[in-house]
Amino acid sequence: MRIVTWNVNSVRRRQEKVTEWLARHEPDVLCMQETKVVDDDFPAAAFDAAGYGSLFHGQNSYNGVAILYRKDALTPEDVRRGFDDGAEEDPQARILRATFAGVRVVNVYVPNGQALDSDKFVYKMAWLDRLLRVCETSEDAAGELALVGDFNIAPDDRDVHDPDAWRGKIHFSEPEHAQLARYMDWGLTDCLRLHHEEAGIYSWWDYRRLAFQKRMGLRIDLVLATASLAAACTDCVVDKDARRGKGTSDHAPVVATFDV
DNA sequence: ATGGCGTACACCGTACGA
Repeated sequence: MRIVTWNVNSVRRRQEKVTEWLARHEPDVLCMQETKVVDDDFPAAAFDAAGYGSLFHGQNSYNGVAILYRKDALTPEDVRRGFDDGAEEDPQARILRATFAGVRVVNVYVPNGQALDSDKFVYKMAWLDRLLRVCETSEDAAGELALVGDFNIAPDDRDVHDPDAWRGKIHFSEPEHAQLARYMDWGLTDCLRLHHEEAGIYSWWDYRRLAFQKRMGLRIDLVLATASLAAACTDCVVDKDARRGKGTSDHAPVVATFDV
């Protein structure tokens, strides 16, 4: 099974790029973030014509998550939109869960946070607290589970083009790293690092300043897996080609392959 | 040090992203 995470930065704007990518790569499951569309306007018909079923949890203009799945091979089960934890629902659409062939897929768009002294950073930390609580109370660390998405956190120095410039800043600060560590303690593993140890593998490049051409990026899009699923992970790569040329998202897809 | 670019909404600017 191949599971992909891709922050598409507007699914309507990127619809053609996404369907082309699906045709070329034929993943089993594609988790998207920043769909930026209400559910009534989600372009499900276009993906259906490409052979993919759609699950979506969106809102107007901002955020929004969706999962596409090969409809010839998979049927989603136990779909949950939002935190769905009994407390007041987050008005920001950032989490969508479903099970495919026994593999639990949790698709998240973690808040950006803007800056460490911002109210948005307080929200980011609280959001990550709540997600972990949801994992602990309604997901199974002993099962086959993938927590994937745009985490808006670069795990370590290898994941940042200029670690010393970024250290302590948003996406690369101590409190954010402490949050990631709690998820690892729950039982998750960073699938890309199971197979690739080198520095300089990024998944996001700023649209400005020719960042992509200058190889100035961050790895903030992650596929994390529980031990039993990680044991079945045969590779995890970033498809940098998807960031080349005009009309692309500022993020590239991260593709994880599992022998399940 | 700043702003660069891109997207959405709706108004021709503003909010937000990372």
